[in-house]
Amino acid sequence: MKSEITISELAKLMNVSVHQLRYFEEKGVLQPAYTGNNQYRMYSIDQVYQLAHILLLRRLGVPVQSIKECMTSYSADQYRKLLHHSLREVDAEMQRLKELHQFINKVLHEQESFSLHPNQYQIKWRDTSYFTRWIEMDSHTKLNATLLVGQAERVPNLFESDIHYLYESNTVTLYLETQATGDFSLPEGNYLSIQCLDNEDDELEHMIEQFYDYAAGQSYVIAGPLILIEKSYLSLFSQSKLHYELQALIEPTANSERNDRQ
DNA sequence: GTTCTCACA
DNA sequence: TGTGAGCA
Repeated sequence: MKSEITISELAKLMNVSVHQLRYFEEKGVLQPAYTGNNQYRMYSIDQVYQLAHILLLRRLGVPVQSIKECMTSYSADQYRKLLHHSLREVDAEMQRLKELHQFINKVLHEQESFSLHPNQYQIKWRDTSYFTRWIEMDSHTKLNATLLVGQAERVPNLFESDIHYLYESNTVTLYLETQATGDFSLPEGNYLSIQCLDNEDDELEHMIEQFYDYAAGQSYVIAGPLILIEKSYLSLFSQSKLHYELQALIEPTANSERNDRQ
């Protein structure tokens, strides 16, 4: 009985594609034991072990081009370094996935919150939060792409963030939340809040008027600047209509204490 | 069933 | 760094 196997048998055995095996050969990392008269590649047990070695290195992130060098000349020490390097890459990937996981959860929760209370005033408790200043502009200026490119520092994952617009007298300042103490902080407390969808500019001004009217009607005392929070990631759910939330800190009252501090 | 080559992501 | 299609 013949001790060599064909390319498709090797591919099946090692769970790779036939194409991939020929690609490895082209790059000089895996030669067949011999080539038959019919030009078929034949592989022995030696190539099975070699291939296992190659696939392990690939899993560790070694480019195919470098695998030949690894297999012929790497010392134990070099392999240790390689493994440590791979370990750091895996850690970074795990961190990336963890952040993605958190983001997905956040989107789900925000969307649920929005669909439960669309256009409804609520009192929400906020813990102290910290921000870095991102863009400052005239309150009548409209945010546009040029402004983003020209004036703004590049922000990673900008449209996955809650962008906080702070309205104070004639300026509006855009802030991004940070973990550590930043340029600005919002104190913990109860915030009057309403979530709304894709308001045109004048409609937004109307919403803001309504917001203050409602607060006055309910005898809430606004104790801080008006904050507009843009949650562009929620547009996923509404054909690119933008989601906003208006918030303002209100002074503690008997009512709000009872409702939200239980 | 396998080889080779070209186009493609 | 591979994959898919077409051909011999």
